[in-house]
Amino acid sequence: MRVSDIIEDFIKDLFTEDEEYIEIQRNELAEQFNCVPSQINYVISTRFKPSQGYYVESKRGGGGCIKIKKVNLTKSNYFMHIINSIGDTLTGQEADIFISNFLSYSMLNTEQAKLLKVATSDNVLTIAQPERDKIRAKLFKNMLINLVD
Amino acid sequence: MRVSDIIEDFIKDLFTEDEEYIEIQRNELAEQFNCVPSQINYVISTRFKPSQGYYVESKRGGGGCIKIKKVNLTKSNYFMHIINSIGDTLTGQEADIFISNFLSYSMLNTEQAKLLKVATSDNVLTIAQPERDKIRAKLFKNMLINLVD
DNA sequence: AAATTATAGGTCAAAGAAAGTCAAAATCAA
DNA sequence: TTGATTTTGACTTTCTTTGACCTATAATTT
Repeated sequence: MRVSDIIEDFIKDLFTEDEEYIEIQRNELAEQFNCVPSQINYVISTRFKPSQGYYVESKRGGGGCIKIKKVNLTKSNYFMHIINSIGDTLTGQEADIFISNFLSYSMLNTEQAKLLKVATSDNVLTIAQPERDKIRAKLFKNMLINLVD
Repeated sequence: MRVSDIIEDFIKDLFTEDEEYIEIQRNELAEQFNCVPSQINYVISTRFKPSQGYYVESKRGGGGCIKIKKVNLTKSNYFMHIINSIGDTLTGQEADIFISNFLSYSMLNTEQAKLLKVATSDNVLTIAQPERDKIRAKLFKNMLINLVD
C-alpha cells in the first residue's frame, strides 16, 4: 500500500463521530510516516479538496498547524455541488476519489459505486486524450444526476 | 506450452475459494516468468476479458498494481450469454433493447437500468463513430459484469 | 517597538515507479 | 504458405515521492 494512501486513511480516521474538524502538524505527521513534509501537502491536495467535501486551512509559524474541516451537506445538495464543480474534464484519479468519498459518507451503496467506477475507468474508456477526460466528465455527471433521488 | 498459457494458469490459480479479487504487479510477474512486462498485458487482454467472466482494473505510479475480478459464472448464465453475444461494437438502439428486456424479465431494478441507459446513451457518448459504438460495447459489457451477483 | 531569529507550513519541478500502447518480428497451425 | 497468435521492445502516460527553495507567523532580543 502506498504511503499516500496510508496517510489519507490515517487522517480520515481522525474524524470520529462528532468531530467537525481535525488538526494535524505537517512536520510531525511527516516524521511519523517517514516521508518528506511536502508529501503531506500532496495527500491533502489530492484527497482533501473542497470538491471532495473538505475545507482546509492552515497557519504557519510557531504552533502552526493544518486544520481540515469536513463539510456536511445533504445528499442531493452534495451531489449537485459536485456536479457543478466538475468542469468539462475529469481524470480517472479524480473520479476514483469522488467515488471513495461517496462511499465513506454513505451517499452511495457499493453497487452504485461499482457501476460509477467501472463506467469512468480508464480501462473501459479507451479513447485518446483529451477526449477521454471529457467523456468521463459527462458520464460521471450524468450518472450522478440519476442517483439523486 | 506457451508462456502466455503458463501465465494465464498462474493467474487463474491465484483465485482460491473465497477470493473475489486478486492483485498482481506487472513487472514482478514479468520477471518471475522471464518475459517482457507487456506480455502480461497481452495475457490479460486475451484471457481475462469481460466475455470470459473477468473484470480488470489497474493503477499506475508508485505502488501501482493490476486487479482482476472473477465473476461467478454459474450464477449469471443469462448475463454472460448476453455479454458473449455482444461483439466489439454496440449501437445505442441495441443497448436500449437489451436494457428494456432486462427490465421486463426483472433482471435489473429500475435504478440499475437507468444507470446503464445513461452511461450508454448517445447524449453522453459524444465521440465520433466508429469509436462511439466501440466504447459503448466496452461500457455495457463491463457494467453488466459488475451487476452479476 | 523594532529587529531578529526560530518555527512552522507552501510551492513547484524533477526523479522515480509503476502500468499502457502499438507495431514489428517470430512462431504456430491449417 | 499464409493467416492468426504470441513474443518483444521502444516509447508513452499516470501517479507518487523527494528535495530545494519560499513565505508567513510566533517568539525572542535589543
